[in-house]
Amino acid sequence: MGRLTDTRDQIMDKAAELLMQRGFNGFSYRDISTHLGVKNAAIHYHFPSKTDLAMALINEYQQTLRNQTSAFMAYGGKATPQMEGLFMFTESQFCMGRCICPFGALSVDYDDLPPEVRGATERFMSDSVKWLTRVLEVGRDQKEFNFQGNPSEQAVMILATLQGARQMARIHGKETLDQVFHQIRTQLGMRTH
Amino acid sequence: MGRLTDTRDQIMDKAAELLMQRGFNGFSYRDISTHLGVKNAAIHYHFPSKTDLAMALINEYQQTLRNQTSAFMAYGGKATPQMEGLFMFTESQFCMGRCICPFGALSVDYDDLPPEVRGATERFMSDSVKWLTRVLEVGRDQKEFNFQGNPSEQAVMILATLQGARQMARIHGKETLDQVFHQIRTQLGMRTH
DNA sequence: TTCCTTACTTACCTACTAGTAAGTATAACG
DNA sequence: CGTTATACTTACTAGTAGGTAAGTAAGGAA
Repeated sequence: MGRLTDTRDQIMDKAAELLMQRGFNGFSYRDISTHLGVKNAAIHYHFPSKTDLAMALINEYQQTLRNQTSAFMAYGGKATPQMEGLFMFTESQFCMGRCICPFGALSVDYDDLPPEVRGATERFMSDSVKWLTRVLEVGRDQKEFNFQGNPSEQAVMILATLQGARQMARIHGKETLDQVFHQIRTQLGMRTH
Repeated sequence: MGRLTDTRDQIMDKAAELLMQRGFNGFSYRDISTHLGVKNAAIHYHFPSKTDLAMALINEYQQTLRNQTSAFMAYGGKATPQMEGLFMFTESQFCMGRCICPFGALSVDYDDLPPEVRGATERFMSDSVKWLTRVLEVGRDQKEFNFQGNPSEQAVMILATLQGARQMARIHGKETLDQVFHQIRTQLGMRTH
């Protein structure tokens, strides 16, 4: 037998990929089980219901976000690498299987999502907005950015833009993503080299 | 018997609503038929496959877009009402059942959409970008708008932003939408009264 | 009056969905 | 050595998905 969490991790990896590629209603336990070469019930062993799977995925995203941003949130630092990191992350996710934002995918099915999943989604979004707001505030204070309006509104807008852009890029290709990055940089007064 | 297209129209209305509320994989023929009080096969009579239904919906959107924008595209005019019209349309759609952009919904399921539907989606998006690019060009020329960068990149960005914002508004409420409208107006140098 | 078209219904099909109950091989624990 | 927990498999369920074939009631045209 493999280590404690080997299969479980593989399930989550594949589920994350499928969520981003086909949406929450667009994949089934069978898609995962056939890919891993196990039976359907093996998935149910690790994640009794699809809700449990969704919760595990969202919690993992939340953890990743915290790990990636905690240093900046605690001690501050240069804002530009934070922003460029977001662009790079977005781009790499898209290039790896034309993946859209998992929360974009979840928002489509939002109305028939169980309440706990909605709550977790809401919390993730709040954290994202808080982080980006801070990045924008710090960046403006340090003269790295130069934009008009409220940092928190600007943060909401940028996150919405990236979520939409990843979806549009599926239809119109990666250029869409590059155009949007370029335009955000322009609007923030970042060097576009 | 009703008129030629009465049931057909009702099917398309309900399908459009369901597409925007639950995504393309999130509703079934049964959802439509029970709502209309007809049998499942009646839907198949009008739209043999779900692909046919999707095509009909997209073609309808395309037609509506053309009707709404043809005058401006042909003769020009004030850009501000065009922009505000887009905001109002977005808002009214959201308020009517927390509807997200149908093309956002379709983009999630894009990978298992039949080629003809993908083509139609692509064409709709292109038309939207062309229209908004023109609005931005005209608006800048007429000093209604004042923004940096390329009008077509800015158009892509605004459409991506609105698509993302409609989805985020589902999770974080209508304020998200208002914040994004306000921020777009700010960035375009529009009067925010 | 007969025939054809329109707009359905009834009855069915296969495939797939999430989910469950019971059994089994393996490894670790005491 | 026996017990217990882990990590599954086998075999199943009820419900739903999109889709089809055949029948039918009503209206219009010849």
